Amino acid sequence: MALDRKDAENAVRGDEPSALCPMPDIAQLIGGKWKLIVLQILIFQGTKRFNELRRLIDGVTQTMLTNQLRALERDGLVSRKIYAEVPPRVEYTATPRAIALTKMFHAMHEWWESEQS
Amino acid sequence: MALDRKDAENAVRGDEPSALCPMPDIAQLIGGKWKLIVLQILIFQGTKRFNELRRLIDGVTQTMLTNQLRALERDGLVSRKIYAEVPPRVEYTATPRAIALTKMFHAMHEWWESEQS
DNA sequence: CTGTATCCCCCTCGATACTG
DNA sequence: CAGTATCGAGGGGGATACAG
Repeated sequence: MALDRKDAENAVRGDEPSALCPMPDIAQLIGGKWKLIVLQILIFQGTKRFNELRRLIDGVTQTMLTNQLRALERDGLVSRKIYAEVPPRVEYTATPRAIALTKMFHAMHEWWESEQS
Repeated sequence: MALDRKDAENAVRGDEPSALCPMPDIAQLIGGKWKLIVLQILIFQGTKRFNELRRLIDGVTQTMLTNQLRALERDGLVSRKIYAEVPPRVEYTATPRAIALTKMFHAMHEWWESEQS
């Protein structure tokens, strides 16, 4: 969480065969406390409004949900669409970049399920 | 990181089709700053000694490496074998439970690679 | 070589109040 | 409804010294 780019690239030395990627960089993208939950919802349940997300995610505060959504937006994982209405409406959607994480979520899910046995 | 079991189970309400698992629980297991890096190495490069890991992981301190290894051991993701020698030798190995994470690492890796284009 | 024991900083996260 | 601003606590993580 506190490593910069350079550290990240050196974090695992060598060019071994498979699955070696800079974890600190990945943590930067999806390592926040609520990011994976938000992505999970937007990927598998589709577009949601701000308060919908707030209700779906137990325990999250307005501040943190905003923070995490802003970070995800900056990193191109979530897109934000504002409707000029009264009352205001803002919708959040998983970008293709985020949807590409689907396999990872499934792998994670399978792992988790297999553990519960 | 600070959510207990109950929070985790309620974090995502509903029983939607796929890939919904309690992220806080997972974060508890593999969410430490160095855990994914350690697991990556032990899974894909096999058993390592303490100082081998220390050298392979750039920037990690003795204290933190010990902490993360202890946590991984408690959670059954890493096994620790001590050889009664002088000088002492301790080897760390990924358990089957950790090896089951291989698919997730690959998915993560593929995602990362596809992003670099 | 492989750890433990302290001390402490910083950064994340949470609570609260206020706004368009 | 969907935010922003501010303040503060807590704990994960780092540095250092010491030990078996």
